[in-house]
Amino acid sequence: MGYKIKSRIWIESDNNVLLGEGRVHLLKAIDNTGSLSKAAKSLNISYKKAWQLLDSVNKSAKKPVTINSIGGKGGGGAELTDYGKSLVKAFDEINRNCWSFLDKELAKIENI
Amino acid sequence: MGYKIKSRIWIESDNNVLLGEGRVHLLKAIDNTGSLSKAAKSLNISYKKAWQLLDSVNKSAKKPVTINSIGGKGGGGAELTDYGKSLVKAFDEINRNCWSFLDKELAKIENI
DNA sequence: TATCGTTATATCCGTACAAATATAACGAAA
DNA sequence: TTTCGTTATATTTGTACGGATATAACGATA
Repeated sequence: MGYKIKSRIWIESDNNVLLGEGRVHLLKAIDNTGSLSKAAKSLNISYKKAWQLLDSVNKSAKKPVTINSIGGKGGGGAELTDYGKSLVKAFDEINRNCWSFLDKELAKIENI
Repeated sequence: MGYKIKSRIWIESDNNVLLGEGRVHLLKAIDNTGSLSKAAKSLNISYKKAWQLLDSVNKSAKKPVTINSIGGKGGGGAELTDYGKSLVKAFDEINRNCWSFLDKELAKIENI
């Protein structure tokens, strides 16, 4: 009684990590801000780390997850593709389902 | 198509980690070898790390998970309590169930 | 009482990873 | 053509963590 169960899930593609919680946070922040640098600031992570994560996401995914532009009005920016949005949505749903599944599993043996 | 989903689960007690995959590996190795030092060797981890893990497990658990003895025949040793064995069994079962649950979840949206 | 292989603990050191910093390239717009 | 804020990338710096090492305490047995 009183034990809690926690989890982390991630999706891999060809042994490369595609999506985990951190990457999903980043993608959501990009969707909110329209730029990778602003997203990094909003998450209190370095631009370098954010860029590496996003680069890894786009290299692992079967279709582009973001479209990044350099120069131009505002200096450029980054935005989620429809595919990227669907990935985020799918991840969130599976993650939530996993949490409730695990809570039930733990409850089943609540004699520990 | 071709994406894989992976997970890590762990059990917490009062915001302290009680059991995760590494700790379960260690407990199984203790059960197999009868000593913490032999268990560490068999897992190729340092004794220090093994001791810290086991100490954390026993401090987090509501009942003792191992019984450790110093001195005496063989120098001492460590062995799982019945409670410890039941924890390991419960963790393994939940972990396996989680894997198959997540595989089904991913299959449900295999349009990504 | 001496020996032995443990558990238990402190200290030092190297290294891998993160953060910080610097800078180039870019393109729309003024 | 100059400016601007961005993406993209390399290099340096800092630090936290694990590994290595050393050693004390212990108790059954011979």
